[in-house]
Amino acid sequence: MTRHTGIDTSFLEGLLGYNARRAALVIIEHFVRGMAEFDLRPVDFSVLSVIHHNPGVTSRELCASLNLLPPNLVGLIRGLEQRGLIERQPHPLDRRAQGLHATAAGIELMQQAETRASSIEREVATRLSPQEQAQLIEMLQRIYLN
Amino acid sequence: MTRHTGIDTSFLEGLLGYNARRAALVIIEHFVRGMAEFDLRPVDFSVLSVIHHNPGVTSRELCASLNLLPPNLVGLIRGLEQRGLIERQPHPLDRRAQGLHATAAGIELMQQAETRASSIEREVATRLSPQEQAQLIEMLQRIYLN
DNA sequence: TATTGTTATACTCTATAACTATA
DNA sequence: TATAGTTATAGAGTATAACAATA
Repeated sequence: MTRHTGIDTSFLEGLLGYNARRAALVIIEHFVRGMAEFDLRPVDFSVLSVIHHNPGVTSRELCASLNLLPPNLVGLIRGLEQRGLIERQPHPLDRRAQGLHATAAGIELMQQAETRASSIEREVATRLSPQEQAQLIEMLQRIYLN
Repeated sequence: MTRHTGIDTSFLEGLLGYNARRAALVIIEHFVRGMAEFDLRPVDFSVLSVIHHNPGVTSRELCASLNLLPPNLVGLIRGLEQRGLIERQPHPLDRRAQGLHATAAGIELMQQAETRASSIEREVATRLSPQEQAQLIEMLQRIYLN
């Protein structure tokens, strides 16, 4: 429980926020390294995954479901489009909006990237059984969902 | 499980990294609001808490135990010192280093702030029993400790 | 009036290189 | 030669205000 440095951080180690942040940073670090070959940051992966599984999704819907701000999505979307991974199509009902669709190349990339993501998860959670991992995710969702 | 937006994020919701980050952000948001009255950001709280519980700790030791970079700690330490919450004293063994100590005011503030931190934790984890909360923290530590 | 996507911009957080004084 | 603390600065991430086109 105590650190190898000899410094007592026991109060912080009792706080959910401290532990959640430390764990998230370690996991994300692994994720970044593992996704480097696909040139996808975590946020790129998340956005592309949601587009992949929700053809025609709009920017606003992406922002709402991933907790992003519209101005910060503009450059990201443009980048994915320029790489030929997604396309913008006119929205069938709302001429202000644009439906986002993964291209064939985008779908191909995401199939590989999602497989890679799953293997990264297994590597980073080697000290958790599959049951514990599922339980951990469920408890985290009880914190942030609603 | 599915979101109220009608957007399918089920793949992301199966990833530990995604859930850990979303939960950490929600917890930290609560923490920031709750600590505003003490004018302490999460990183200020962490640093002050470690100094409080480890009188004479050095900047390097703070960096190692909290995973911070030395240049980013300089302004923070100076700020806490200018607010009269900590003092720098010559290190007894190493004249390059400085021992950091909480002042009476710093100790007083931290007693209140740590009490407040604990109550914020209870608010943010209302949907987890104390047992679940302890189990969650233990599992998170199995990910980031080593 | 409100909303979608956008631009411009500011602010914060994090990271790197290099210096000084001591070890 | 290496380490503690520091400076300066660059880069990434996150935030707000305001606009044109459309609802």
